[in-house]
Amino acid sequence: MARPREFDPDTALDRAMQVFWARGYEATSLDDLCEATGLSRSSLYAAFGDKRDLLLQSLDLYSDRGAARFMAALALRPIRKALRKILDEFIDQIVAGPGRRGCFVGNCVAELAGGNREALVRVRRILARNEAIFREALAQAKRRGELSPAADPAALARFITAGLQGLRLFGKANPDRAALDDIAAVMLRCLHA
Amino acid sequence: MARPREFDPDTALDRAMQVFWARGYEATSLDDLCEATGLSRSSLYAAFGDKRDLLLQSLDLYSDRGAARFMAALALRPIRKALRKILDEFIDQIVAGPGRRGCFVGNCVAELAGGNREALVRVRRILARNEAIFREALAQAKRRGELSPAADPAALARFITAGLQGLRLFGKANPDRAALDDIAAVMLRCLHA
DNA sequence: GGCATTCTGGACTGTATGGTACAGAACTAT
DNA sequence: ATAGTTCTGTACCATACAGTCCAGAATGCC
Repeated sequence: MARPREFDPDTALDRAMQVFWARGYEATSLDDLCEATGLSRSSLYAAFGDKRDLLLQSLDLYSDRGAARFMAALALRPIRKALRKILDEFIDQIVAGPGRRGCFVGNCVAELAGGNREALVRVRRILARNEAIFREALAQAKRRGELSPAADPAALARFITAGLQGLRLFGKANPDRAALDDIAAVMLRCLHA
Repeated sequence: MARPREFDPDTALDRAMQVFWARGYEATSLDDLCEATGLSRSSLYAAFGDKRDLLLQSLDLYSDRGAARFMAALALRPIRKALRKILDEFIDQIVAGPGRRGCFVGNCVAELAGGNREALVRVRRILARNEAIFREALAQAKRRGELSPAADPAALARFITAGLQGLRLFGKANPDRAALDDIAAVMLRCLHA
C-alpha cells in the first residue's frame, strides 16, 4: 500500500542483541542501539517497541540460536562426546571471542532478575527450555545405555544448565583456557556416576 | 582536632553494599545510596570517594565476609561435609533470602566485567582468592586421604568456584530448592573421582 | 501524474543522574 | 569563650537519558 521498510528487521534485531549482550541493558542507550542498527529512533520504536521490548526480543533470538546449537551438538553419540563439544565450543568462544560478553541470558539474570519482572520470566523460560533439551537428551542416552542406570537425567540436566552458566561467568572474569578446561573436565566426569 | 564523624563508616559501607548487591551498579543511584546509608552526598563522597570507589570497597567487604565463611566451613572434616555445608548455606540463602540478589561478585562480573576495568581486576582477584582457599583445603584433604590420589585439587577448586557461581545464578532466576539440591548433589559427586 | 499511506531523520521534552559548591552547624584545643 | 577545623545538608549544575512529535521524503495504487 505504501512505502516499504528500508531495513531488514532480522539483521537489525541481531545487531541490537549484540549491543545488549556486550554492554548490558542499563548501560546500553538508545543512541547506541540506533548506531548499531543504523536505524533512527522512530524506526526502532515502530518496529520493536520500547527499549524493554527490544531486549525481550533480543533474548528470544539469542535463545533460539542457542537451543538450535545445543540440539545440533546433542545429535552426537555418545552423549559425553556431545557435551564435550558443547563445552569446547563455549571455551573457544570465551577465549577467542571479542570482549568479555559472557552469556547474554546469564548477564540478564544477574542484572535484571531482581527488578525487571518481564525479563525474569523470560530468562527463566529460556533456562527451562535449555534444561528440558538436556534432560531429554540425557534420558535418551540413558535408554541407550550410555549412562549408568542410577543416573538421574533431570538432576544432571539442571547441573549442566547451572554449570554452563558458571563456566561462562567464570570465563568472563578470567578467560584462561587452562582453567576453563579444568572446569569442563570435572563437569564431564560428573556424568560417570 | 575537630568535629568527629556522626556515622560509623563500617555500617554505612555495609548498607551501601546491600544496595549495590540487590540492585546492581548502574541501577543504583546516589540518592539510593544516601537513603540506605542515611548519609548526605557530601559525607558519602568524603568518606568513600565517588560511586565507583564505593562499589570497589563494597566488593572488598563482601569478599572478606565470604572468604571468612568459606574458611570457617572448611574446618569441617571430611571435606565433603564442609562443601555440603557451604552448598546448603547458599541454597538456604537463595530460597529464604529476601529478593533475588544472587552473588554480588557474580553480578558485578556479569554487569561490569566488559566495561569497567577496575571492577574487573577486583572481581578477578576475589575469585582467585576463593579458588585458592578451596585449592588449599582440597590439597590438605587429599593429604589426609579424603580424596582419591588421582584427584586434582587445583582443577577441583576451579570447578567449585565456577560451580558456586552457576548455582547462585541459576537460583537467582529460579529459587527452587529441589532444583538447587539436584545441582548440589551432582557437584558433590564430582569429588569422588 | 497525483493521492494516500507509510517510513525516516532530527529536533524536542521532561526527568533523573553523578558530581560539586557553599553556607552553616558541631566539635576540639587552647 | 573563642578560634579553627571538620562535618553535614541542601541547593545547584551540566549532562545524558528514554521516549514523543512532526515535517518531509519515498513508495504503491489509481
